[in-house]
Amino acid sequence: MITEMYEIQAGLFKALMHPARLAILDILRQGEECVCHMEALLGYRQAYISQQLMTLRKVGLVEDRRDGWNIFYRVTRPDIYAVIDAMNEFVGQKPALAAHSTRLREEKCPCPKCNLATEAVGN
Amino acid sequence: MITEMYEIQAGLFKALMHPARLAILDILRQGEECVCHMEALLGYRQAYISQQLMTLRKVGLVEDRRDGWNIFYRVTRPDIYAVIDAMNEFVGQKPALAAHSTRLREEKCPCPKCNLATEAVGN
DNA sequence: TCAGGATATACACATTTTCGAATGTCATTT
DNA sequence: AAATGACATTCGAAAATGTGTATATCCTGA
Repeated sequence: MITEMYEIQAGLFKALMHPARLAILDILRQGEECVCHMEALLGYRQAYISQQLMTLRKVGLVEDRRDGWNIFYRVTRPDIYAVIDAMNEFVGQKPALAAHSTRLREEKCPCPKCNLATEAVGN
Repeated sequence: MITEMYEIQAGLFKALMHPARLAILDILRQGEECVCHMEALLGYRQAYISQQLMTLRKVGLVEDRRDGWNIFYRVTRPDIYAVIDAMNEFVGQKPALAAHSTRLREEKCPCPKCNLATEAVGN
């Protein structure tokens, strides 16, 4: 059937159809990050972010890895960014967080990865 | 606000989130086509296609032009295909209709554009 | 084993999307 | 002007999605 592959694609577009999920994927450009980090960065509540991560997990766009208290998420197939970047081109803008990448480590986050960074700065 | 541009992008992804709309956009790769043509090609009912076209129109992806009885649609900004092609790459497949492009003129469609083609073949 | 931190899941409800059926609109032909 | 062809729009019900609140799970440290 001709529509079969359109449905696969539509399913992936559906996962990209949400602002919060786009923001999360943008954060994950720099590699894996813990949930508490996205929480601090995006200002959403924990359960909300967890729900969006679940959606991304269901379509196989992200994977998680537990490390002690924290769970780190990473993008499974980075070539999804080709799609997102093409859309960035289309709307004529750069990824929002890329422009604010300094914020990525400035936000308070209790996870060891972030504390490592802030300790280096000397908090 | 950081989420503002994510919402714009999400809105466009939302338009691409539907199999029928992806199929329509795929048909429009070869230039403008009338509604009856998509009807014949895709096998959907007229109102259904019209609804999907309305969605694409609302986000500015397609424009229409009346010519007598028929209304021809065309893609406003062809660079949207960069996004779709990136997704094609991601799922590792070619556009379905491109593989069936011979069908594009084989289907029966009453519009003058199609009859022009079939007359040339000598029906 | 118990308390607590980090995260996931369940549930409920409002909103949106989907899609069929009916109807409306506009241009053309007679 | 009436009939007809090609499309568009509206309406309504079912399904899916969005999001807040509550609760469960899993790990760690005491």
